[in-house]
Amino acid sequence: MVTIKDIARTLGVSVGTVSKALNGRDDVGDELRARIIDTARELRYEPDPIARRLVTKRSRTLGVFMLDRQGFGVRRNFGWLFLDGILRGAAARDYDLVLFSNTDDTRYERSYIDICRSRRVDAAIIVGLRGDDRYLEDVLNAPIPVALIDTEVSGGTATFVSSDNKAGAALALEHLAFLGHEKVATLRAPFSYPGRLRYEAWAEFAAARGRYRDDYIRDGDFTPESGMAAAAAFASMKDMPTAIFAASDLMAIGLIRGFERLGVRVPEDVSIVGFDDIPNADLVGPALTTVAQDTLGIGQAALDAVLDELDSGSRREEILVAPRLVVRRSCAAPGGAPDFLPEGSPAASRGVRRTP
Amino acid sequence: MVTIKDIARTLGVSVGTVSKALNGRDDVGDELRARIIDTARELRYEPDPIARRLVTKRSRTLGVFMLDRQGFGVRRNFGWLFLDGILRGAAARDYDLVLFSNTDDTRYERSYIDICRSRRVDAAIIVGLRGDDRYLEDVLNAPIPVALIDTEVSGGTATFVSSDNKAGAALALEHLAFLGHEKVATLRAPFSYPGRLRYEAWAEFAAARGRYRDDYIRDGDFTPESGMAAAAAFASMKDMPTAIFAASDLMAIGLIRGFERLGVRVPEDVSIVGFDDIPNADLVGPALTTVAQDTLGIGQAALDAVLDELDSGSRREEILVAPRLVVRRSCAAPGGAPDFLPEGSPAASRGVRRTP
DNA sequence: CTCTCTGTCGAAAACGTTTTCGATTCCAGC
DNA sequence: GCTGGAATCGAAAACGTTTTCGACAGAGAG
Repeated sequence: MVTIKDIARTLGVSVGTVSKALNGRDDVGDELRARIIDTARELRYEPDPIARRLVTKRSRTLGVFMLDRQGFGVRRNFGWLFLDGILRGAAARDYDLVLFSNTDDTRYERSYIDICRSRRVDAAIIVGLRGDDRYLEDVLNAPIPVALIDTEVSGGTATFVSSDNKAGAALALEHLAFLGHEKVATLRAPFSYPGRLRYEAWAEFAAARGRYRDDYIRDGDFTPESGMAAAAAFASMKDMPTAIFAASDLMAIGLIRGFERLGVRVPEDVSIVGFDDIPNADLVGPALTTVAQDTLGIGQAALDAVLDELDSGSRREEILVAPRLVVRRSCAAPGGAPDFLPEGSPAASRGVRRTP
Repeated sequence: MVTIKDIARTLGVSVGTVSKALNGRDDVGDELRARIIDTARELRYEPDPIARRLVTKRSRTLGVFMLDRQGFGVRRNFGWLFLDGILRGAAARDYDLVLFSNTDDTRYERSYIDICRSRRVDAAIIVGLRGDDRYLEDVLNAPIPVALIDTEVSGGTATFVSSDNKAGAALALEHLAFLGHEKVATLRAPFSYPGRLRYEAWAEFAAARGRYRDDYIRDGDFTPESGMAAAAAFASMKDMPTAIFAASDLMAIGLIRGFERLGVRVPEDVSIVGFDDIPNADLVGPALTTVAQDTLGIGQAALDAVLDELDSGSRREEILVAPRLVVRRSCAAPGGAPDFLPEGSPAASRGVRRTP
């Protein structure tokens, strides 16, 4: 390992000067600086990040916590996809990422912030923090910049980044309206914060059109099973809706499976639109039309938030990133052909994407 | 931040003694050691990992590279699952994980091993390395322990860890045989190494039963589209197989979608079994029966491999971890009811798992 | 010519550990 | 009483940087 001393020795200068030259300080002569840079390159010198951290007290690393909600967020959902966005952002700004997870109990007898402290990370991004987490207090009062992704809590000094749930739901509802649906129901998940927002969008949309009906509301818990149950409930109605907006893909797929079992066809008899765009949502029965969370954008936004706070000290309360409607095959005009998709959909102007 | 000096000062001893006491050296008195440990706890002292690394030259961190094969491994959310296993193993052995990805081009103008060197990580785990990677040479001659996951290359000093593909395929084929299938075809992916192994298992199985037929072999490329094409080809045969073993879930789902379009029912008319157990494979049309890769086990095995090599210097060429058959609804007895699953399946004795 | 200022460089401390080596004490054994 | 060794502790170097401060030269101003 070639150190700064080696290049100091070969040039007959002091290590301090080498350090200053390499770091672009202005108190070193142009000619000498050039020679230092040359031999540094020649010797294939790379500064030791460890030694640098020891003196600068900044580690240029940030901790990422992937919190496992008993397999809910991580295994089938897209928790990992956020990581992709974080990763790209970190690479672009030359930060390192150290990864933690709370699946192992022995290690997480300590608060996440405590772990950050002991690992000397500059900032933290936590994905999947729940409102009843036992370390919630610590997180909200953290002495370092913290960004929260895919979480249901609010308040405190952390910055929250999530999809713009109401705008996303509006995208889906506008698409259904454009297809000609008047009787659109919702399968909501009112126990969660994003679930409530998505429902509110539905309620406002329905009310604005004079189409609000209490019996077009069913409650689920984000599981496919609750979707199947809701399908049975909807199918037994005398005035069945022609379209259903589900608060999550998992429930939307549950609806599809439920209707399938009951012999009602999707999308011929009823259109279904989900929310999330979980992995392989394009492969389930009729490929799912859904509003896709911009997981990459969310991850990058979270990273930028903590790093900006680190640099400038300016903290942002909340960051909403726009989702995108991706139309596939689970929605059609009421009674129309499944492939019908008129040009000029209002959703199209906002970045609709069509995939096979 | 309370340092080792604080402890030394409050106790009136030297820092060296404190360090030795805390690290369990034997040249410090029992009574003094007890007092040191007490005040360390009292002062909430935590050793600074940065300073420690500087002197010990071991960072207790390892680099993980998630290589993106243009969205193939990563976006479908398979690669990330390995990370979960790696994470748990690292937590158990008190190592930190720094994460890299090659999605950002600017950062990866350098070899992965070069990055490890500059980041001073002790070992590396690379998931998704391709045989035509431009840094392949560097990886195979790396001066640090390296484990390769989900890769198609071999040779060199790295240790390869993957599913036992032949055993897994055998699991699926035995299950089909037990259900009563005599005419089982395969949709293979011969361009990839695991694909070839899975095919070989089919060929051996078929040959052993005198059921080998060239026209029961179709080739795909791991995409759902190739599965749909194969479905059309199989459906047009005069002597159509009653079961198909697909070399991947994506192709298996493609088969299902293709048959669905042609009006042949799964599993009533043809049984289909896949390989991988990708996320949400239980939600596609008929829930997919498949052989599940033990992603957790693979990740942990990779981690143990590099860490053991670090500790003892003993390297392992290859590690095969056993997959598991998970039976759902895409397989049935030929002409039988979809829910038929006889007791005492031979696969059951090897850890078959049944999920709704 | 002297004084001050600017530009350029080196010396040294500092960051928080670990580890080596030597010093000191104490006690057993002769 | 002296020697030898074991037990216990401290001093100091070392790891590879960054940063502060002072030294020195030269130049420009008075």
